[in-house]
Amino acid sequence: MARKKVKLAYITCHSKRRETFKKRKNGLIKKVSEISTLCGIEACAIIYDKNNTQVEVWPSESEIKSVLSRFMSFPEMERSKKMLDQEGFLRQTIAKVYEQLKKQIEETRKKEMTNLIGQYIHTGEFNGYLMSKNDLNDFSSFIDESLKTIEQKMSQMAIIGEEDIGNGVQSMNAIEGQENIGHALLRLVSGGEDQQENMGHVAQGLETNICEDLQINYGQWPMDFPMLPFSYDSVDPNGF
Amino acid sequence: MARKKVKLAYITCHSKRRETFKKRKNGLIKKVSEISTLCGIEACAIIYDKNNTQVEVWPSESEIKSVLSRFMSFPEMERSKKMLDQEGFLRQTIAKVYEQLKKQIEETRKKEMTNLIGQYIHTGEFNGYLMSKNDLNDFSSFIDESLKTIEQKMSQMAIIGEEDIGNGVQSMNAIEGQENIGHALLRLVSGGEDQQENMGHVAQGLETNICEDLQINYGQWPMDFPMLPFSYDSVDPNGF
DNA sequence: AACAGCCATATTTGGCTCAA
DNA sequence: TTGAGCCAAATATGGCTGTT
Repeated sequence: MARKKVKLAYITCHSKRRETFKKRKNGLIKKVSEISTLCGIEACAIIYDKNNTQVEVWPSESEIKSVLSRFMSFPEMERSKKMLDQEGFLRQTIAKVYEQLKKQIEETRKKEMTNLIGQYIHTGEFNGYLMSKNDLNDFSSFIDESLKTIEQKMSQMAIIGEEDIGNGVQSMNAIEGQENIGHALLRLVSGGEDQQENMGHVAQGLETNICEDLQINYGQWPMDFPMLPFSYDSVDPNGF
Repeated sequence: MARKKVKLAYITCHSKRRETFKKRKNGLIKKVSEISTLCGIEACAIIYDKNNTQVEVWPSESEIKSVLSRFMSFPEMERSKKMLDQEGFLRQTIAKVYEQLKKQIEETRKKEMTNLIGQYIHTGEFNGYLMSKNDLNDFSSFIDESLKTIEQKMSQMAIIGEEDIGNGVQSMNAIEGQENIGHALLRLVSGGEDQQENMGHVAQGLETNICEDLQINYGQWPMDFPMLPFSYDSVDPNGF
């Protein structure tokens, strides 16, 4: 994996496949020996070459046999319970991608909101009528967070003091502008204690268009893909 | 392996060992699945946890069994011939390190020779009396090579022509200086056809001090460590 | 403790070149 | 064609932090 990002698919070109195989095989064996040493565990690797005429193993054959016999002697149930089989692996992958998707959507959402603020600054128009109840709700939270950040920055600047007023004033202006807008919108959108309730009535008149792009599948798991059917001890984000 | 370079040894701290184990286990499984996909081969991984109560495998148990049975069905001889066992692994490592050592020594040697030339330029003294027959022999080859380089550069410069005589002359001087010295030494050291023979008599009077630092083990393989006892198809430098 | 995530650094490894 | 070796991009993963 260098120069070009590798596509996880069968390498068609014979020579490249060969090359990759050799490099990765060695890397793999190294990794196996490392985890074995570092963690004081038994492990083995068995790798066939393309023609299935050779097989490479690590560490020694006798070691392998020992590892294997232990594995085979596990009660069937025990084994399958702890096993990370291909199906589980696939599910993990799906879950992973789904998580990324969610994150991406969230990201898009934030950018969208920033745009809204920018538009407001420029045109004085608040396009809230494009948003649903939930959108407005999230927007409110977003602004709350922005406000916190702004306040932090302001107090920092206050600490810095009067010395570099030149620069200070300039940035302060920009930030104050945002702050004012933030407050204005905040007042428009939220303002009570019970957010759910509050949102309900504040957004009432505005809720017409639902921002479909941002709603598709957001927060939903496809029902025909049950999430992580087994209870793995070691499912983790690195798991590809 | 990040922040700190990892020492390839059993991790004492329980929690860290655990952490490392999990991360690496996942990385390992990912690698196995990748090589399997990319190269269209069968491979499996079997990893025990520290307590040896669990075992994690990839891909599925049935796949593993298939891979294993194939492995076990190989004739014993075939297997061991193709196997990269722990001992072979170790030997590889040793051979590798030894190669590096040799290279390093060669490097030192060249630097030393360059120094000799530099000394001659400054003091007019040739410290050849510090060198053994072999040293002088190598020195001769070194100078031959240097001469070739110099001649190349000179003809290049000749091609470049009269335009930038300023720079040309400057570098030419330096190089010509070296060349002259090179020739002088060359005449001193070599000069006939049969190098071995020739070396013998030319160095005769000078051979007093053997440059031990540069001779230790140079070009010798420790006899109690037979080199690569098996004929592997895939021994390669990445092999850890 | 176990675990998710981040981040900076350590390692791995495609792609290329030179040499055998 | 194979193999060694270099190099920079792609990954892997210690060590930390925050959460549950």
